[in-house]
Amino acid sequence: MHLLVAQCEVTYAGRLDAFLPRARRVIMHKADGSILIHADGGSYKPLNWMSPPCTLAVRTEIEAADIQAGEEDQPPVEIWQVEAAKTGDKLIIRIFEKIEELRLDLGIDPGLQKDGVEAHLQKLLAEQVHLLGEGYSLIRREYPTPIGPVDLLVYDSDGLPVAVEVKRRGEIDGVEQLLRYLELLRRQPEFSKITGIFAAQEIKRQARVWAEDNQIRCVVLDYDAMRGVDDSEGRLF
Amino acid sequence: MHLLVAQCEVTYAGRLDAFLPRARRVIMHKADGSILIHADGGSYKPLNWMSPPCTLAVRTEIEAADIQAGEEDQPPVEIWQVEAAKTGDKLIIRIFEKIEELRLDLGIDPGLQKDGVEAHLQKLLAEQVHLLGEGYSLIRREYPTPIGPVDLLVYDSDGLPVAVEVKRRGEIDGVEQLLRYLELLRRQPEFSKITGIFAAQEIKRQARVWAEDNQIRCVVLDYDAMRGVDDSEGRLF
DNA sequence: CGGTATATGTCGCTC
DNA sequence: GAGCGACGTATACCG
Repeated sequence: MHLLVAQCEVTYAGRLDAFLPRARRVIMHKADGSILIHADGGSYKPLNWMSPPCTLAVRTEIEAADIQAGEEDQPPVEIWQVEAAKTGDKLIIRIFEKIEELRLDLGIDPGLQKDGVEAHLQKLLAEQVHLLGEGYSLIRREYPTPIGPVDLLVYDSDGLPVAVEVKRRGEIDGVEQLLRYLELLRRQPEFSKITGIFAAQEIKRQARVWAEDNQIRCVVLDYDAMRGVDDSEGRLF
Repeated sequence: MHLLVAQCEVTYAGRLDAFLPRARRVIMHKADGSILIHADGGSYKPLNWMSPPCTLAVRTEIEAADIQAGEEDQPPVEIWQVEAAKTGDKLIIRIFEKIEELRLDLGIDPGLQKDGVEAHLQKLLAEQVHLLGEGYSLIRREYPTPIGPVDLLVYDSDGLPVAVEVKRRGEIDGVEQLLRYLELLRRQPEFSKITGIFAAQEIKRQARVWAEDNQIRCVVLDYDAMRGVDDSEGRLF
């Protein structure tokens, strides 16, 4: 990890073109090759960045050709040229004054342990299919179709197939996704009568309207209760 | 801007629960209130963070109750409690050893100047409607509907209305979006015969199939050529 | 490598 | 504040 606080000017050319006028910023060069330029705002997001894989060439020998009009009095002290070979993206950082510089060995991070993402919800629901209704049974998780996997495929109490889309937050996109699956699956004779269930921790009003307008049943899931029933893996805290 | 390099352990409780075991990391506290925890990998993204508005309380007086089992030999030197009042999200950073610490005044950043985003593409196409076909004319940009604005509404050479969805990269979502607009607009008598055009710099195969399967014409746009024709605003570089 | 779905997505706009 | 669309979305997973 290399941290540099400096007066700098940045140009980016890639999926778009962008320019950062001269100002004091924090430049972070990570061991994975990525480069981030952070200002004192904008939260979470760097003003500009390059993702790995990319190459960094630092030039400290500044030649006359590197100096732009109006910079004669204070030319850059370093020019960082960052390039992603694959995409052709380029980032050029012109450093005019270094304010602080740190080189650190952080080691490899043990990484973030997460709990509560959609995968957990889907797994728990697969184990607790009765939450969808009396007499439901699991066919399989991640049932493959040519346009992506259906989260859960189950039988209802009449033995008819049901496609279930699981979301943490149920919005209109999720309903559309389920509708695409249903349309495709109904073309196969064994699924001609398939129905849909939209299951989520929270279902937005529009999503519910759109779903029910299309004969899709909505089921609200209680993650804490579901995780409480199946406590086999234990909790993080 | 406050930069701290430290041995730390982090817990987050919010939309999900997460935990970061003890390790050396860079903690960035920005003037806007945001807090980012970066490791030496993961590119762009912090391992963990809090977005403003949030409050930070730094406790340096560590009491017996703050020390967890197994930490008796080396208790935390500081505990940062970050909280977002609105969402109830909580982030707790337990700092065991400070390695480097910087406090900086970066000032307000002049910000990023961008060029080449979708808005620009849409504006250019509105000025060059002929690219959609002979005899086309513009009705208006951002034509409002109850489910969002249609990028461009135009007349074709027969004077029939056409809804145009403009994208930089045309994927299946964009086609769905256009289909929703068409379905809604067709309920109005004046748009009963409306058709659709999907215009993008690049159109993915699946998107093209789905579009043409639904009687939507696809048009590939050449951004450089379009911007070359209308050079009124000049370029960044 | 393309296609698809997820994300503590975040951000910005309109209503 | 909700709803909706864009983002240099990034990232993981799967064929």
